[in-house]
Amino acid sequence: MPKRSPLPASCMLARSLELLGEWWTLLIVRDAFFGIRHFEGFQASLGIARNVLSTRLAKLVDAGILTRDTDAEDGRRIVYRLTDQGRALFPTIVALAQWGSRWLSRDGRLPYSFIERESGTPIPEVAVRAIDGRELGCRDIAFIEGPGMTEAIRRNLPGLILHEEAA
Amino acid sequence: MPKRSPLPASCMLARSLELLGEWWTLLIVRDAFFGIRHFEGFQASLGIARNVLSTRLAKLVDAGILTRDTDAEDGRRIVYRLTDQGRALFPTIVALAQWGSRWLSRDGRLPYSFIERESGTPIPEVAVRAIDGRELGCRDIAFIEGPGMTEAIRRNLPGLILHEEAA
DNA sequence: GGATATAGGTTCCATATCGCAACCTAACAG
DNA sequence: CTGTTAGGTTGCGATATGGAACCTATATCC
Repeated sequence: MPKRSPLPASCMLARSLELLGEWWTLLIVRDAFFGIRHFEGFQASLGIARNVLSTRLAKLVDAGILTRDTDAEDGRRIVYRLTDQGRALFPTIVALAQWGSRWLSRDGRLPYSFIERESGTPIPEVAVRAIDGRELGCRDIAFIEGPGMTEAIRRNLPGLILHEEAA
Repeated sequence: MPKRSPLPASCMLARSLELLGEWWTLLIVRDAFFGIRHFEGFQASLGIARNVLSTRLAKLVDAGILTRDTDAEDGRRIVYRLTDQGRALFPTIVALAQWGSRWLSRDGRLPYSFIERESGTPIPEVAVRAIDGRELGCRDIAFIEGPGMTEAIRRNLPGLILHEEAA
């Protein structure tokens, strides 16, 4: 993301994207899920410029998505680890990756796909579901105002219902 | 995303982000879910610069996420609509919004939350699940190579298992 | 202990992208 | 046929990126 957008906190999606929507950021988190822990590891895996990687890692640490510790066995090395908050991004990342493999594979030949480790069975696509497991579409959900609702936010919402078919 | 990254198609997440990771793009898709259909609508809702909105919409149309038609009743108006491919981003967007409300609300006072429209019951957080509905963590899944796997991609993957705890 | 290598950054510069405001064109309205 | 509206495009200054060089603190080697 280029510069600070003028969307303060109107939408929780906007708030998330303010942090994660910057180029490279989610890829760094993905690498952390892959088990990458060190600066040079991220750098080599992504080919990212070092100064940008530096600022991204600092922001992720600052936001509480990664921790930053010096390796006890080698004082030069810094160890970056996912926090619970970072691990909570797992569904988001899988959803994005699944969307990409479903819709962006040019010839339909996927490089890899997700399976359950124990059984080897494929993982179904991530979906929005009700408590009983029914899959929900965008027409099936609505908003309710919470205690943090403000007039500014309400003005930004076209309506409190997701109406994909509305005029 | 600033400039073209040197990640060709190594990861399906990277491919998705090449399209959606640009600043504003996912917010435009969100607005489309809200029912916004016209240029001025997006512009007013997001406060985005007109030239940027113009390029974003063109890219989304080009990628097959939105359609672009002239309004039959008013030849000036252009109608942008989500395609199936665009609607398939629903879980991603909800997952990101839920993550934001769970981890980024400063004082815990949410402006709004998702409920099921019919019953009014709250929507559980989006999760990665096995076929039988069990929730899966990053330790529970693995990759298998598909027909599109190449040596270049394999080199980029630290391993074919998501090993969050690995050294 | 001194030289060298390594990990993790920081600094500097050329370029690409964004925000903003002004301008432009095609279709409608009166 | 003059004015307005929708949907852009064009220039311009501010900002973030990519790339390479440089810097510092810790290990490692002899």
